[in-house]
Amino acid sequence: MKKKGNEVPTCECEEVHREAVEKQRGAMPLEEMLYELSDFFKIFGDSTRISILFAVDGAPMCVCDIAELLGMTKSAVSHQLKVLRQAALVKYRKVGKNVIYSLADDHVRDIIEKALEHIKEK
Amino acid sequence: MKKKGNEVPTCECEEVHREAVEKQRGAMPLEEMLYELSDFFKIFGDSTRISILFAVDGAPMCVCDIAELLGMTKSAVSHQLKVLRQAALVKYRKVGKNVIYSLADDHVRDIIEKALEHIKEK
DNA sequence: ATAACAGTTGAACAACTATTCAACTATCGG
DNA sequence: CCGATAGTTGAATAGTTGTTCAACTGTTAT
Repeated sequence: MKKKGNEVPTCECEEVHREAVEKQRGAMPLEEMLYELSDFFKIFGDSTRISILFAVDGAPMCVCDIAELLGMTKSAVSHQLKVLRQAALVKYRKVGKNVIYSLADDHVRDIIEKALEHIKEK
Repeated sequence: MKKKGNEVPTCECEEVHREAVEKQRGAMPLEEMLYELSDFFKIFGDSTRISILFAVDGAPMCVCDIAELLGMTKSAVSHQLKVLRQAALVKYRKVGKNVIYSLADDHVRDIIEKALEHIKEK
């Protein structure tokens, strides 16, 4: 979905199942929650960020280590770590000049696990 | 990640924790799988597609119904249904002129459930 | 056969996003 | 204080993606 303040184009078709549609309309989650959900998943939708999550899950690491491990610049890694921080998927602590990142909680592992199940079954 | 055939920029920093990095390098998933995972999550990373998943989870629906329910054009819905089909997240059957879409399996529900848990805890 | 409707599709456009580059802050060692 | 290193940040750029539009296929009913 592009914009949040879209005008609503109405479907010109004969509503084939009006009852079912109206019933389901009442059962739909709030728009707000749909955006939160998709924003959350968007974060996993990038292989760099997924890689970082696997990396810091294996062992807490500083930015430099992650960059070395993934073969990326510190800058690129730092930009993505910011996204992961803002989504509360990683946490960090400062140790001297280093910033050590680690996985924030176990939901992350669970979610990736489920996704792998789906992929394997295809 | 932008391109798949990236040249690998080397991190110029002193590897602060070389041992840990090398150990973790062996534990990292194949690059192929990282792409599959992120491609999979990319699909959930759009509020239109999440909406469609909720819609057809509530009740199997034709394209026209979904379009009406979400206030979108049939074309836009159809484009996104194609993405969901290709990811095996929805299945469909033809009934006369209509194409009835429904949820493909329960992983979808599980994954969204986990995501909601994470969101609520923030 | 033909009109009408359901759905799909490809091209084009606009909005978005990941990486790069350069400049910056902060910390450590001398 | 000064140089070197770790990390962050903003702007620019190149690539990606969602919606629109118009044209198309396929099915139903007259």
